[in-house]
Amino acid sequence: MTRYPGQKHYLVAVDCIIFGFDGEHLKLLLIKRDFEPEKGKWSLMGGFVQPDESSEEAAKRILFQLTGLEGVYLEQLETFGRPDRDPVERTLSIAYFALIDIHQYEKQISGKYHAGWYPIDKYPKLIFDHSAMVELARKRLRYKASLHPILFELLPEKFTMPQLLNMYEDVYDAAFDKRNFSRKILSTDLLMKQKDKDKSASKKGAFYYKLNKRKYTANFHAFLKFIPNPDHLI
Amino acid sequence: MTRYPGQKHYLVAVDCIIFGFDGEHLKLLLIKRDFEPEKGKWSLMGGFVQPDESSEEAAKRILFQLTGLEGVYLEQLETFGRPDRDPVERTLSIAYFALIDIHQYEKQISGKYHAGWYPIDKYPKLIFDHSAMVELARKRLRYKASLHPILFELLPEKFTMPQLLNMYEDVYDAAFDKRNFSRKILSTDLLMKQKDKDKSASKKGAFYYKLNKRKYTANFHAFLKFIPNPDHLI
DNA sequence: GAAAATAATTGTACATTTGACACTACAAAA
DNA sequence: TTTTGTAGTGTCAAATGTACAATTATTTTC
Repeated sequence: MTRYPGQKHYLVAVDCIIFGFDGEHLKLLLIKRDFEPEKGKWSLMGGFVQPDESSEEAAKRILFQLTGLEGVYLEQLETFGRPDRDPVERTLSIAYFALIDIHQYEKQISGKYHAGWYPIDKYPKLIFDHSAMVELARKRLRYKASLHPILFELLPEKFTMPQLLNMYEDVYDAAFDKRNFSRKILSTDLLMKQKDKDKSASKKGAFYYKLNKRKYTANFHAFLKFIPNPDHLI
Repeated sequence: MTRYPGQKHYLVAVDCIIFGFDGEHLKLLLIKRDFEPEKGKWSLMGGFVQPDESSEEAAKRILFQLTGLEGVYLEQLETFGRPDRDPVERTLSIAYFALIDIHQYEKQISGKYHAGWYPIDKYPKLIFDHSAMVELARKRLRYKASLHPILFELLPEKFTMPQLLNMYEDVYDAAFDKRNFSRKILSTDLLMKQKDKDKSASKKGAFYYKLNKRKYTANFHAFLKFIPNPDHLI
């Protein structure tokens, strides 16, 4: 039988950067690590890749463990492989980032991990190189979202134009002209205007929109040049 | 001492998708695998991550082994982690792609690996999931190159406008209007016109250009919206 | 020195996209 | 019915992108 003699074996983990949007701010889902080392410290949700699963399956499993959600937007970010990143023994971590509808998450019960949502620009110190993962994920989110309509993944099924604007403004930490913004958004033809309104935020109420899933899938790659000043991408 | 009990360990490899441009076509550097399994079959250049090195260092080492080149453009592509991707035992592979000046490579001697350059759309069957890696790298290259001036990494220090046009046309498998092309390229202010000409391709000769490295570094992220019709990115 | 071949420049008309900007519409509450 | 707070539009000028052609420049070769 063939072998690869003399090669070292390592642990391989998956860590998930989970983004949510609460209507005000872009947030990050963190947990309190429940094993040593660094037990009790804030951390990304992660776990080891099991023998029978791919790394993507591992990420989905871990995401489901924490949030109870399936079928969410998930993308491989990058593999972190510095030899000393885990003090216990060499562990490479494949980082994934996920975009979830925070309100769906809230329906789930998961006290087990003592999870908490933190604003993306004000989260606690994290273990190991998890902060580097978060910062990279944040850049990638901006990059990707300036080219593709992925931010819709953060919203509930029905959302309003002001909510959408808020979200983009928070993600890019910039102000957009609401007239130009809505013109651009609507020109993509990705949204379907609903008959009912959200009146929780104003007297007049704002019309709900739904995403046209078919067109979303079909035009995912044709959303380019969406954000006015793409210096955010750096 | 803290441990992670009961977790499986795996081999971790690095595979390099090495792109070159010979003045005519975008090419891929492949080797003949010199160990079992699949010995003698075509493969990407790869190797196992050693205990003292990060995955990026491993990729650089492997690149150097094959090409003798250092300081080349190198970017992590994605980690391939299907449980059965290597028939011998579970091995995760972190794929990197590199852009090199093919002429610099040719100066190196490296008969050891029986390496060969193949056109990107006509390369032999590769072992394992290496073909999937190549196809992903190709997509990524187009994507990235439509937003950032990375294709200059494929050219020698001095190059001409027709060469540049050739390269873009081959990478995107599309024809570009040379007038609009050169206008756009020059408007980026990334090129420095030289006094001498390349007369190998025509009687009149074409002026050489050099990349302004300072501006290249400074404006790397501001090259956006370069390619006319970004449907190639899919 | 004329012909041939390609490089390089300049132009231009048109459609499209962008960005700056200010007012009206609506519905509830007072 | 007036007030209040937010939602929702319209216009214009400038910049950009694109599809075209014609001309000039340079050098080798015939």
